[in-house]
Amino acid sequence: MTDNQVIKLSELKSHCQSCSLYDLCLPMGLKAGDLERLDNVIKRRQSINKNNFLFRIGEPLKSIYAIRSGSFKTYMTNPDGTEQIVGFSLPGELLGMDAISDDKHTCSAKALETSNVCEIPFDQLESLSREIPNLQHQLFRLMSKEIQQDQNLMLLLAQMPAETRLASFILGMSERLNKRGYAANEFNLSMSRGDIANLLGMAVETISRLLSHFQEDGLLRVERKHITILDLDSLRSLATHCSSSYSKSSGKTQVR
Amino acid sequence: MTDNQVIKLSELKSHCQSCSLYDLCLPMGLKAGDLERLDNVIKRRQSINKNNFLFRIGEPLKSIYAIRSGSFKTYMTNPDGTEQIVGFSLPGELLGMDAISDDKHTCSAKALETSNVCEIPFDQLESLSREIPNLQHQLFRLMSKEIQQDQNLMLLLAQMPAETRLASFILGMSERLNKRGYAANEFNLSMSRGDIANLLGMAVETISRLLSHFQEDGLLRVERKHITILDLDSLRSLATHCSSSYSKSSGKTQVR
DNA sequence: CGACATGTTGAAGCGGTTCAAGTAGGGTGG
DNA sequence: CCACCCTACTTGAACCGCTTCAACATGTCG
Repeated sequence: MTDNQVIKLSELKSHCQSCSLYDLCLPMGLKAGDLERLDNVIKRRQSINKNNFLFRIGEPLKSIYAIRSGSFKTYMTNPDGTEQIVGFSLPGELLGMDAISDDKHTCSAKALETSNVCEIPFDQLESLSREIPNLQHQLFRLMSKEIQQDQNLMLLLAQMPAETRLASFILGMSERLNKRGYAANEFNLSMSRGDIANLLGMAVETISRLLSHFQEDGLLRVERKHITILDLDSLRSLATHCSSSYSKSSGKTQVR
Repeated sequence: MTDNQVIKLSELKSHCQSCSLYDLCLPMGLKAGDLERLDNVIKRRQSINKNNFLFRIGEPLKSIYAIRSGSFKTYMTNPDGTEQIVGFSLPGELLGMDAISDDKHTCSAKALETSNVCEIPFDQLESLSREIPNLQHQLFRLMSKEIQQDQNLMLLLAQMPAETRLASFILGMSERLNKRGYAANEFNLSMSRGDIANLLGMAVETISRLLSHFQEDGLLRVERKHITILDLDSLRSLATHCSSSYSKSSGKTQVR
């Protein structure tokens, strides 16, 4: 190891070896030597400003991106120009894996806030992962995880009522943020109501109304983008939606 | 090559080297030698009867399965016991990749008809794909393809009206079956109306009604599970749904 | 041939959208 | 630093696409 070497903090922080996302991201489970090899392949750490693109739909696959900080939305565009968000991405997650199949991106990735990413040229990642079994396995795992996430969203979209979708979304964000060192019961959403609505297949108005209801019923405190979870259990039973008979008569959200 | 060798047809057919799905499935792009190595890893060719499981949700990941013939539905089960189908799988497609992330299956795979699969132990596939670059790449591609498919379905579920979903589903099946050597304009659906409805997030009744409408309007001929596409262009414009103003006043499906 | 699953068709009800109007932030330029 | 504007968000009311419920038809399989 090169512990005795003098390096600047900023530089230190930009290496996998010292990245706080180590156990969420691609390097998980790699030995020191392998970690360094991966680190050497990472082309550059770039900063992306809000509303700028990491990649656009149709562009050729060049690199896979690991998010260091910030967040992104990925969305497809359908023929009439409207967008469909297929996911929000947080630090430690990989972006661009949709493009491997056809060698070009099938969705666009836009920064929701100023963000930092690690760019990993895909061909180098591929050949390196042939030499490092754990890296290959981790890559498979992360792709598999994305399939799982997408399928969970499909379940929500196909058969859950609006409340369940939103409750589930909030819980999901809470858990993901918590894994990244944030408080589980209090956090900021980086995406707009419109983006949430789009992801969940609902109208913005419905999101707005439901957040108000959740607040009236003491499940959440909502201050613009800042969410505080007040009643985790009730939120969970809403998200589960075990065909619970559920009363809305009073205009209030009540779980039996 | 071993052309002059005498082998039984049944045996011949059960090897990758002579499989008609060669260019859809995992072996795509492999050289003869590598193909044989892959073939040697494939544990056994098993037959699965209708309604039997290839794997169940929660089971540990043992193998990935390549479909040789027949078809499957994969579905998740949510807390209240109802199922959510996340996809139908056809010959040449891989099943079980959802399980890599957590080492256990997150959905179940049930045969829609008597089917044959090739079982590939995942650990062997992983180590082999480290030695054969093209195999590794193909595996990445197939996983990426699944992500794409899931995201396309998410788009349908999140913002498309019922007609568009069904039209899109039928066109999708047509294309996929066509790639596998069937006629594009005439085919059998192996899944029930209920399964289609479940996948597309609709009620069975809606599927039934729409198929009737499509038939009345001369887009399709529908005889139980047998579908004949009569007006491909109209079906496509329904599937595209470019926010077309679309008249339903007469109870008939008409595209302007 | 009978029984049960699967599919079809009609009519009523509702969840969520759409339309409309108004409020509140947040950034910009004077 | 405040006035302004524009976008994001909220709230209300009418409407509608799809679901639900119900009844019936058709296949299929023991």
